[in-house]
Amino acid sequence: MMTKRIRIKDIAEKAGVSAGTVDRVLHNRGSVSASVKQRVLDVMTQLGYEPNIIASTLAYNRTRRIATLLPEFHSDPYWAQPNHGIERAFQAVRHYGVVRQPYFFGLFDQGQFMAQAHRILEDSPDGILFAPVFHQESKFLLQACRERNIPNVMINTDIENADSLCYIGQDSYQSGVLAARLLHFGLNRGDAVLLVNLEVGSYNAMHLIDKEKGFRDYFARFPEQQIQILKKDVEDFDDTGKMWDFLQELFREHPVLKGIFFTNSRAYKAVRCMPPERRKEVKIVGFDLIADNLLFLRDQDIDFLINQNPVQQGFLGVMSLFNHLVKKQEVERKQYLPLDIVVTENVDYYLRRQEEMQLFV
Amino acid sequence: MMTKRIRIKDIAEKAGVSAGTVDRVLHNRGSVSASVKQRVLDVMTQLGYEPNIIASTLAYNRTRRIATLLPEFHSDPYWAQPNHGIERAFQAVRHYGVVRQPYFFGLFDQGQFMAQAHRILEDSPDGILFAPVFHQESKFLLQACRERNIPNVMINTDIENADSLCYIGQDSYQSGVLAARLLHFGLNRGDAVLLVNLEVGSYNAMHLIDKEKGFRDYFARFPEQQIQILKKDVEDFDDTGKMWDFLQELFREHPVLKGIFFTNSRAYKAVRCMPPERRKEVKIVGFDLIADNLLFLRDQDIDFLINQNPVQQGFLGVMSLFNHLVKKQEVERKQYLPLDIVVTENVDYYLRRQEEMQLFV
DNA sequence: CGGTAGGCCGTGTGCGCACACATAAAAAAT
DNA sequence: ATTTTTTATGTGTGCGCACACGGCCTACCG
Repeated sequence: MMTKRIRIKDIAEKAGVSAGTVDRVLHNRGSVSASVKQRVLDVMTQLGYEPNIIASTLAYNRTRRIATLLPEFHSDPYWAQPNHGIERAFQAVRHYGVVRQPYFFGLFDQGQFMAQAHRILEDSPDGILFAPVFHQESKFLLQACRERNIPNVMINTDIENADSLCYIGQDSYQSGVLAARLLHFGLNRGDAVLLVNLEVGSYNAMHLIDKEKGFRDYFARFPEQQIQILKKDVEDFDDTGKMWDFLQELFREHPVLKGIFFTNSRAYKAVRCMPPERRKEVKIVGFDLIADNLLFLRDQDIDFLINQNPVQQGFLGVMSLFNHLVKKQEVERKQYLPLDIVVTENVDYYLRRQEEMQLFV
Repeated sequence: MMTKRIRIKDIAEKAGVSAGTVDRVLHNRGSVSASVKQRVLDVMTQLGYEPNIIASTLAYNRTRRIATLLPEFHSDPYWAQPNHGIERAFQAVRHYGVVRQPYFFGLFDQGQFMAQAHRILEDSPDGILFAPVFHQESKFLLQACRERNIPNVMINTDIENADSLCYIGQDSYQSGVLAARLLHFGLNRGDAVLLVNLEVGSYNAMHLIDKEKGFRDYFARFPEQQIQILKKDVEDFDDTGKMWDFLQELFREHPVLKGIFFTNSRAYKAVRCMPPERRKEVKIVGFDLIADNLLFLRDQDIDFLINQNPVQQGFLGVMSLFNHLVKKQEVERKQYLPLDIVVTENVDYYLRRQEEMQLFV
C-alpha cells in the first residue's frame, strides 16, 4: 500500500489552477482571489499536503546565518561544552545552508558582551543563540531582537520574556533536590552536610539560589533526621593557599561533616586542596563532566557528578533555530535536559555520547 | 569569508570534462579512462568536494524500504520502547523516502521468528533491523543477509559476526557492576544482597550471565566487607501466589537481606508481592522505565532503575541504516548506550526525552 | 472610447544531482 | 578497407519547489 506523496502539482490539478497559484497560497504572497484561495486551501487539507523540505531547501538556495554569543571557553572549561554541541549541530545542518557567525565575550565582562551584541545586530543575522549571563545586557539584546524580529534562543540561563523562540537548560532547583537525595544515602541522623558556592559576586546568582532552595527543601522533608545544613561562599577559589586554609578550618570546626555539595562545575578546585583521607571520608557531589572533575570521579574522591548536559544544550539550541527557520516547525518553549547521575561506573558512556553527538535531520 | 560550496559542475570545469564524467567517477560507473579518472579525483580532493545530500536524495527519487523484526510489544512492555524509537526515527527521515516494513513475532516463538524472516527475505528490503533474541534463527537470517548483500543492524542482543552494519545495545556486564555499586551505598559489613532473574528458560541467557558477572565482580573488589551474594531464578513470575510464597520464604530465610537486584525489566512483578514494610527496608535496583516500575519508583519502593535507553536503541538502529543507505556514511560497529541512573528526582526528564525523541543522542 | 494601472494567474527557469540517452572515438572483427 | 563492437565522453531531462516574469482581464480615468 504505497501512500503517494502529494505535490504542489497535484493540488494545482485537483483545484483546477496552476502550480504558481498554489505556491502563492502556500506562502501568502497575495494576488489570489478569495474564492480560489479557499478552494486551494480546501484541496490542500483534503489531500493532506505536506511540503517536501528536501526540494524546498534546494530551491530556496539561500544561506541562513545564525549568530552565537557565548563566554570565551578559555576562561572557563564549562563553556567549551555548549560550544562543542553547537559546532556539531552546525556540522549536521550544513547541507541546509545554515552557517554560524560566532561571537565571544569575557565571562565577567559586561562591556564586551554589549559590544558584541552591537556587532551582531549590525550584521543582522537570521537567528541568534546566546547565553544571557548578564541580566541587564541580555534584556537589551532581547529588546533589540524584538524590534528587528530576529528569532533567538537562550541557553543555560533563562530570562522571562514572551519573545524568545525557546530556552534550553537545566532545572537548577531540581538539581539541588537531586544532589540532596544523593548525599542523603550516606547520612545518619544528626549528620551535617555543607553546600559550597565557588563563585564570583552575583554571577549566576539565580542558579545558585535555586540549587540551594532545592537542596534545603529536600532535607526539610525529613525533619526527624535532624540533618544540619551548612553553607559557605568562596570567591577566591583559584587561590590554592586560601582554599587550603578554608578547608582546614572547615574540617576542624565541623568534625561530623559527612557530605559536601558543590553548586557548580568547580568542585575540583576545592577537592584538590583536601587531604586525601578527608576526600574519601566525605561524600562529594558536584556538577559537570569536565576533565579535572573526572579525574577525581575516577578516584572516587568525588562520588557523584550531576551532568547538566551542556553539550546537548548547545546542540539543541542550534537545532531549535534550524527547526524554526528551515523546517518552519513549532519548537518547545522550555526545554529542560535530563540531570544525569554520573559515577565511575557509567561515566564513559556519557563522555562518548558528548564526543559523537551527531544528529540527524 | 564565504566558503563557496563546490558542485559537480565546478569540478567538471576545473578538470576540463563534463559533469557526466565526474558523475561516473563519483559513482564508480566505469567508462572513464584512467587518466581522466585520476585527474577528476585529484580536483575533487583539491577542492574538497562534498556531495550535496539534499540535491542527491531529490534526484534519486527512490524509496528505501527498511524491514524491522521485533517481538510483539503486547507480550512484553519492554519491547514497546524500541518500537517507539523506531517509529520516531522513520518519522524523522520520511522526507528522504525511507519507509518501514514492520514484522513481529511472539516473544517465545522461534517458529514465528523464522516464518517472518522468510517473509522479509521474499520482500527483499533495502535494509533490515532486528532483535536477535533466538540465536540459531538469527544466525540463519544473518547468513541470508550476507548472501543477498542486505545491510542489517541488530539491537538489544549482539551476535558476533563480521557482516552486520552495527550492533546497538547496552553493556550488560557494566550494568551489573553499576547495580552493585548502587546497592553498595546502603550496605554494611556482613550484609547480604540478592540477585533475581525473572526469566523463562534460557531466553536472554547471555545478558543475565553478564549482568551477574558484573555484579559479583564489583563486590569481589571489597572482600574485607564480606558481602554475601545470593541468587535466585524464578520462572513463574506471573503467578502472584507463587511469587508471594517465594518472597515470604526468602525473607524468613535471610533476615539480613539489605538489597535486591532484579536483572531485567520485571522488578515490579516481584515488588508488588512484597509486604509494604519490606519494600521500604530493602534497597531495590531494577531496569527500565516501564509504567509499572515507575509507580514503585515514585513511591520509593524501587530505589533505582537503570535505564538502558531502549527507545534510543530503536531510534539509533534506524538512523544507522539511514546513514548507511542514504548518507553513505561510515557507522560505528558497536554502539553502547548510556546506563542512566534513574531515581524519583530525575525520572521525569528521561520520560519526556523518550516521548519527544526528535534528535539527540 | 482608448489608455493604463493593477489584480489575478500561468509559465519558465534553476537549485545540485542521478541517470538515460546520444554521440564521438577507438578497437576489434570481417 | 569497411563494418561492427566496445569504450569514452557530452547532453538532456526531471526530482519538487521558490520565485521572477509576463500576459490577460477588469476597472477607472481622462
